[in-house]
Amino acid sequence: MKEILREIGMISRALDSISNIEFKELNLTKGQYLYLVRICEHPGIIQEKLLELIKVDRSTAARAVQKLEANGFIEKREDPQNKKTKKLFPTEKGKAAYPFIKKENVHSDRMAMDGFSEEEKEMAFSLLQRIRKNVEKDWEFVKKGHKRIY
Amino acid sequence: MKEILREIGMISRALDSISNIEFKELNLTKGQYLYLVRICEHPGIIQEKLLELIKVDRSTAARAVQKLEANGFIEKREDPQNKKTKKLFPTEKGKAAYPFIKKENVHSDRMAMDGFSEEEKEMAFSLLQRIRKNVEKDWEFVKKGHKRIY
DNA sequence: TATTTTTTGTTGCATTTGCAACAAAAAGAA
DNA sequence: TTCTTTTTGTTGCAAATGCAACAAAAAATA
Repeated sequence: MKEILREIGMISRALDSISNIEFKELNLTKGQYLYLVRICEHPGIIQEKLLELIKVDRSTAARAVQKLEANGFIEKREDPQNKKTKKLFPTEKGKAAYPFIKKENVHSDRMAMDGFSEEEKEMAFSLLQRIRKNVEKDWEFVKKGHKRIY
Repeated sequence: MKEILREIGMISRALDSISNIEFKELNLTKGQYLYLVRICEHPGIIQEKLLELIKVDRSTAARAVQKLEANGFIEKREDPQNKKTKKLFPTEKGKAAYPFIKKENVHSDRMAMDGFSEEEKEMAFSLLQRIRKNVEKDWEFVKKGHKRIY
């Protein structure tokens, strides 16, 4: 069995570590860039959907969003249709941070696939997307308190 | 540009979250399984090499190893050749935990690549290995305090 | 040899993380 | 409608995480 998990874990921790160092320049603390980009790309998204995009605990997302709001990167807007949820939008400050984050991410993607042909890049993306879809099923299952059998 | 980073981040967080929940059964707290498997597979490894395998901060590794030792999963042995480093070995308890961790990891690898042909599995592994090698260069560069240009 | 640099490891501090337990609104069922 | 379940969000812990600053041994250089 090919141990792809380990490779993925290593890549993810390394990349995340790099990003966190680089985004200190924007006064974004650990992990916050993850939330901010998604809110910029999905203006009006609610917290629950956001956490599903990122794959993080509900409480973690709640606090990351709180902090992003406190620091003026995003704002929560009431939904007249729904008293429970709040829609999340980037502020001007948040929007201003977006291009830098995006540029960094694009650079990292390029660097990560350095030496890849176009076909290999396509292949990598498509395989990873399939892996992600497989994994998110189990994630939701386990997060809901169910037990995997193996 | 294909956004493989995001896919990798999602997969990694989801999988890590699943593992942390499942390994509570072994009395392993968050992240500890990462260290324990590597020590089992590389008996005598020193902390610095361990952290490079995992891609985690030096201080994080120090404390994870301390805790693993305190809980009796591993032991540190002096190296007569070297007064600075200590070699890490699994205890009987650590060795006993290994098969369960391994089994869980194999299951997750299988699940992640569900629907993949043998060729696709090989391809995924090989592409990920190449990505990991690319990424670890930048990680070491940035961790040493250098600045990436983009 | 002596001196400088690199490697390896530790701790203080501030922060993030996530499980649990809870609350309240929304959605679904009776 | 009323009752039940699901969805969404929050907070109190306890723990992990990582940067910074430090220390000491080892390795490299003069």
